[in-house]
Amino acid sequence: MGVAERKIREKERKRSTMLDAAESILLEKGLDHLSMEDVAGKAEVSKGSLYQYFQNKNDLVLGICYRATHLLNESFKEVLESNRSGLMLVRELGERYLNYVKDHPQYYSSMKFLDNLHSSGVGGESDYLELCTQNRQEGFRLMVEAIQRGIDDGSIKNDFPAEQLALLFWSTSHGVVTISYMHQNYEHFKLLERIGMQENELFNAYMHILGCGIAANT
Amino acid sequence: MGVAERKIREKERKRSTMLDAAESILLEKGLDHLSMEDVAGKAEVSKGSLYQYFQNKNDLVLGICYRATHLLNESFKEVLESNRSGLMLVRELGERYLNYVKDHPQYYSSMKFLDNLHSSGVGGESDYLELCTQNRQEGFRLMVEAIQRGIDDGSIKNDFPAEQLALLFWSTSHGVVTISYMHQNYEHFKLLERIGMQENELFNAYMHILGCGIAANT
DNA sequence: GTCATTTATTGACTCGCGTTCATTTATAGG
DNA sequence: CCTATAAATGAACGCGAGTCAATAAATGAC
Repeated sequence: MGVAERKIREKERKRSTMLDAAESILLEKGLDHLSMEDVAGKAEVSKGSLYQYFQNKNDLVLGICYRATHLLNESFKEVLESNRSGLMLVRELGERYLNYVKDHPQYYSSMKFLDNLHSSGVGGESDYLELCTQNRQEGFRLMVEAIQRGIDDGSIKNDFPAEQLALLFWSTSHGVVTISYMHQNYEHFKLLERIGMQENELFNAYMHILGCGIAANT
Repeated sequence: MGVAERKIREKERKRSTMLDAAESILLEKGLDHLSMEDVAGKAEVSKGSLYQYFQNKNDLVLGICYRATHLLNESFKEVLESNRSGLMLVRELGERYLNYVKDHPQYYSSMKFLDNLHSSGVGGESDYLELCTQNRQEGFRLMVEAIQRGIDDGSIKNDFPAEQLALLFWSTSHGVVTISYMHQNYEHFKLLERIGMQENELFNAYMHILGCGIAANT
């Protein structure tokens, strides 16, 4: 009988509705002003119902983060389907990351939330935590793969193992993307304006410098 | 009469005591578990008294952040007193930044707090906000100066204006430092271990790559 | 269709914490 | 001393996360 399965599907659908609501509030109000009551209201359920689908507020936000990391990984996978040089793939990954943050600021802030969680012992019990971490690891693996391909095809020099270069690329692009995010979403952050720099200039300069550092001399 | 001045000194001393208390709690419990009651307790005053010296919790944390940014700037200024090549100064700034985060994680988390504040409209009224922002701008200027010196003395190539390179250096080192911070302070963040990388290796690789990108060809 | 049982939903309640304020206490000047 | 001003206090408030006993809905047996 398909009753049990239908129930599971139904439950998943409701959970998804709640995540949609949470996402839209995250987008318009930001993490600080995301309240469970607002989410319940927007999802047209009671506050108590939320807690049937999510263990707590962290779990809810990590539910969004799960979507976020998954989407980013899908985008990265698309890049790796191309057969361009590894160096070009790396550049494309960076570009995707930047655009991703621009297009989905609510996803980016949920990922920041994940980063901050690892501190306070644990995230106060959330099943999504492990899933998010796995997704992040997969994202990292995709970066490693791009770089490894670059080393193999000779477009990236092999001064460092692929994993180390990937971590470096991860860290630095994280920093650049953060600045870019602040520029776009924080009213009072006008550093780029002050030095008369366009946003894509920042990215291009980053890629230029990085390129000088990792590209094989041809 | 020196009564008025003594009162001002006295007030500043108390404020400082409260900040000390807040700092130590921030260090041992982290931002999430920093409560005004705890701070009041540790500073041996009532909760209400805190609000005579700080406008609200944000203001208190930004008070710490003011110390944090000031200390970092002092460290940077020390570097600039040397007359080594600009490129070496930049490297030294990066190293200082990294060690700073290692030695004063509570300061670093207060700076993260400042970064996150700029979102929610404003930081909910805090006189320290402006001061912190000014300090950050001064820190940036110090980076610009190091790079400009490098361009002038020929150790850094002049593909980009100093401000743009500084922003790039700022962003990327921010990213690297963040990873480093997570590695040290977050129990479950074991990315470095997983790929068998030492922390100083990450920094050295960063500087190597960056060096290739910005050093003048000699 | 009816009923018993399991499952889902609800909103009033608790609780912690940031913030306020009327009251009390300390200090300064005359 | 006495009055006026400033500082300190902790009870009280509001808001939002999380809980739970009561209620409603769905399911399966007959």
